[in-house]
Amino acid sequence: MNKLTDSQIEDFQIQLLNWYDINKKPLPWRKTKAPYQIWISEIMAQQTQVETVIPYYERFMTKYPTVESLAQADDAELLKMWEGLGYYSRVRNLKLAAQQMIRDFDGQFPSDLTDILSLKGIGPYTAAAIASISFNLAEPAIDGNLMRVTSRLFELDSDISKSNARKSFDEVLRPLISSERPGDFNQALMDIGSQICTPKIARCEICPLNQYCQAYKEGTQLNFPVKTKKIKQTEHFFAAFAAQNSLGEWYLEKRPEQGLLADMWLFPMTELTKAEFNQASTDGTSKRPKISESIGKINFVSNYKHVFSHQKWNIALFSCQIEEKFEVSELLLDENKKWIKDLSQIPLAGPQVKLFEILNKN
DNA sequence: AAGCCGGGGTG
DNA sequence: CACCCAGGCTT
Repeated sequence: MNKLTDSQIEDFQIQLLNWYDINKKPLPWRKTKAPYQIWISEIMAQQTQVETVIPYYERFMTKYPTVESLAQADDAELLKMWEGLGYYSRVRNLKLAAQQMIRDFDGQFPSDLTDILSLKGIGPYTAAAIASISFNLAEPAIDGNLMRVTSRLFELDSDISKSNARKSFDEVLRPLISSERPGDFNQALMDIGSQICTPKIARCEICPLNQYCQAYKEGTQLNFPVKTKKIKQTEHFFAAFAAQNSLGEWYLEKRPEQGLLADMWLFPMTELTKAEFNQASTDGTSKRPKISESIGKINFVSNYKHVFSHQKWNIALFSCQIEEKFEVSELLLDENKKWIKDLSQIPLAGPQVKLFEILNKN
């Protein structure tokens, strides 16, 4: 938490703003405080790299220099101006907000925070950014950059993937923000976040705030910000082959000694493409594990989906009752491939337990 | 609270 | 390739 004294807060602001005055990025929208310009730049910069934004901003300002011109813009021309920027609802909302200003605010950009927030496409971050830069309101503009920097400064462990995290960051930043230069304060922290305090590297030696940084002191920079939101899973497709011989033994393979489910046992599986998997689960004509090729008729049983923290396995399960005429010795056997009867003695991979349950039900 | 929306940069 | 974004709207 922020336990800085008043004089420390004052010095914090001085260090930060002095650094900004020397090192700030020379961006076209930093030559003005006009709310219309700041607004357009902030909307463009949402989820978009600044370098990408610059040429779009210049062209947009030439074509739509005022609220009126934007409010009357041709939809197709407007969308064309946004082409390649992504998140195209942003530009639709720009026009709607401009029309709101014509209708509700006498064609002017509103200066009250609540009014700014009422505009289409403007949420808490953008409202605070415009309010602080254009109207000198001491509102912390809390975006991903500020959350990263602030979480490291104070080892603030609020989970930024939760929507209520904003509140705890606001509580820390509000007493800290410069009331004289709130816009520069916000932009300075953003620049530090993009140039110094980046997601995977913290260049603390050159950071003007390092004397105030708790994570720097503790060496925990990369533990912050805390984000629990699940990483997107990668999806995999397999054909699994369940073979049981006349002795009631199952044919299992041991996984590699490193990685996922290391050293655990599983039916032989081959990885399929999504298309092959879909084929397998409709008519059973799948690529199958090598072992299955020479031992007779096999049957498609069912599909099973297993979810790991970061992988999703789609398994098409096939079964085969080994005929007695096939000698066990014909199968490829070694330390990692065995016929096994006593399943209680070997570690079974998680998906394997489920596959046995499926077989028992059928 | 979670899903959705685009594209580019980075390690 | 996986992750990271100068977020906000919809459901």
